[in-house]
Amino acid sequence: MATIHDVAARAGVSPATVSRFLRGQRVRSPEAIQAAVDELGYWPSAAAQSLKSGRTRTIGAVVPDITNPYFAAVVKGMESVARRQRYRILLANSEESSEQEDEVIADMVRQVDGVILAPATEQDQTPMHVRDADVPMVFIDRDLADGEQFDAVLVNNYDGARQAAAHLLGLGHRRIAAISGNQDTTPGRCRRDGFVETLATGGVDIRPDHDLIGDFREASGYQLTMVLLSLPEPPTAIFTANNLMTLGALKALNDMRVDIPAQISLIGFDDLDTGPLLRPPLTVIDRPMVEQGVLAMRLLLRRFDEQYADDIPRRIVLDTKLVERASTAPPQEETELPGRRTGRTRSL
Amino acid sequence: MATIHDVAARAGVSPATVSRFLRGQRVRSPEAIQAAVDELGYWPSAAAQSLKSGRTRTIGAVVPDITNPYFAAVVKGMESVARRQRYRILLANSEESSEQEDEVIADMVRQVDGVILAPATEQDQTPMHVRDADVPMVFIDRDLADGEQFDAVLVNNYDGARQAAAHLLGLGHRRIAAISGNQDTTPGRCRRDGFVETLATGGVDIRPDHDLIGDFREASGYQLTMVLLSLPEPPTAIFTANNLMTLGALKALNDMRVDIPAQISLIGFDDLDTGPLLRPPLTVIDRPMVEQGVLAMRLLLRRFDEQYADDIPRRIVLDTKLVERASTAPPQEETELPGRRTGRTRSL
DNA sequence: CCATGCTCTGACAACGGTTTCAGTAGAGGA
DNA sequence: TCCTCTACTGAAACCGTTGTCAGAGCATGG
Repeated sequence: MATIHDVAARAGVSPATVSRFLRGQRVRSPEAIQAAVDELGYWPSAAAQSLKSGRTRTIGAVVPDITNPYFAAVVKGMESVARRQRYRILLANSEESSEQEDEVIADMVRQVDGVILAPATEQDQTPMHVRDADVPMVFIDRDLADGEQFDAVLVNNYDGARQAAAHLLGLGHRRIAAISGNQDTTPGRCRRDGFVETLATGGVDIRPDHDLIGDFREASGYQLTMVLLSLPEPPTAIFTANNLMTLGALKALNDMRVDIPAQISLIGFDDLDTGPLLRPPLTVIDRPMVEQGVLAMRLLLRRFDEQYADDIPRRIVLDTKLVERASTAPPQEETELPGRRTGRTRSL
Repeated sequence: MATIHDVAARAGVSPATVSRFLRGQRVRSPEAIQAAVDELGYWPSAAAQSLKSGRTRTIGAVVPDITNPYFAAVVKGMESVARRQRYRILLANSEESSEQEDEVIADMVRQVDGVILAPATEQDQTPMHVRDADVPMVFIDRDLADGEQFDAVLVNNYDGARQAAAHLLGLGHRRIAAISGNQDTTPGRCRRDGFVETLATGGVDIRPDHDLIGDFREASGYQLTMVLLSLPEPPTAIFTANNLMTLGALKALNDMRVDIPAQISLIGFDDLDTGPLLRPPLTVIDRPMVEQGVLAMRLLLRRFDEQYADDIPRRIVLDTKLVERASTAPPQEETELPGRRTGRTRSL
């Protein structure tokens, strides 16, 4: 572990001169210094550099769950931008828990130059700690109740859900269910609002027992779909508020041998790599994923440029897109679900 | 940004005493110091601590691609163990490129206490840099040609591929194709060897034009499947060497309206979250994922314990498991005789 | 009353860089 | 020849923390 002093001694100059050479300034004996660097395999100590400079060239990324393909894609986008600027990424999962998020952020905030965070809830206190440490932060995917003071890269959740609702209404569905995510997160709340309000505008008031709240995890998608299937009058269409809950719903419907879309239509928020290959191929509300990570990192790095450091917060809102595949169709006149008494006619 | 000096001044003691208090030693005025810490919101500088101690409490994780669900799961396993021990994770993608891997590792090696690496190739030179920096390293998923000197968590790739081949032979297939991964990676080589050699043992010599080499990415699975379908005598079964190539193959077969498993059976290495939901549900060789990350991190942290620091390298090899679903079945027709030319153009 | 031992203390020197400051060498002009 | 200016140099201070070391305070025992 050679230090700058070793290099200096070998090259016959002072450490200051080596430092200058390494930072690109002109010196008298560049060859000798370069040779010493090469021979010793010298690499500066990041700890020493960041102690002196106050900068770590490291960005903290805190997401609820890296195994969610959406967040994996976001992180990948972040990483590609960061690496080009020689920044590194410190990764942490919050497991959708404010407490855990708070803990990992408190732990990392003193050793990063900035943070990109998908807050576990809108009432999160975490951002205040980051604020106190005077570290720039960008929200991604989720906002805070009073988040306007921070940069953010979001999607138009309300409009995406509106598209989903309009699609189902357009197909003729009237008995429509929603499996929403945590209502204390931005996407959870906005997607439910957008969906329910659009239904209402279209003349359909969602029934209370069709308006279920989950937690963005696969298990909750599965369980709540089971609940819907056990109702006396199950819905003819289901909207699930994220990719994992869509998967859970699909599993439940498969397990119960429900024919999609003949018996029940399914539309989810977020696409999946395997979306087109599923049985049936899923109709979804798609949105940029890698791009969100790219934009968030650009926003953050911009803050390190003194020129822009004090700009007012920028909030980028990306559009969603309806991707029609085969999991949605007009409702059948009569829907019979397995295990249900036959001969029953349902009217709208 | 309060420093330990500020705390010391406020508490009326010296910085050394504050430091001692924080590290759990007995001091005379713990209350005053604690109060000062709380009032100032003091948190020690990680940079200063690591400069002084030479430890960073940070682990580098380098994987080919975090959006591969397998690596996302591995990283999650690593992270869960690391957090409990108050270690952090520096994440980097190598994009399956030795050069990029080398670059990110060189960049991070001076600021981590250890590295967990899925090497891009078996001939990788990277490990030598890590070695020179005297940083413990654990391989995951992939090994090195001369990797015995490092800890590793691997799976029995050869045996997994053997299971796949035996499964297809047992179903009666004789015209069998393999889409393998990079042959300069451990899983790429071992899975191909295990598959091809098991076929040979079963009396089936794989045809050269059925023995294709890809690169573990979805696009290569897609393209090579297209190649297979364009052969005069396409295979009746295909083995794909990882999850992404399986997905690619599935897309190609779907696009070409090939009936799985009636016309072609498909078996892949690695399960997917959506595996059971795909059309058809995939028969796969499954292996532990999160657990691999957990084990790798434990192996690494163990090295920081002086008691075990110099133990001989431990190499954990986990077993795979055949998961039979609906993408494999006996071949529809009798095995073709070599050289038999039918009038069929594309019908299988 | 003094010697001894124990516990706790602060001053100070690192750790490995970067930056400031006060030079010095050498080129060029008078 | 001497002076000025420019371009580079090394010594030293500093970033925030921890470990060493000598010593202070206090209780105990002889």
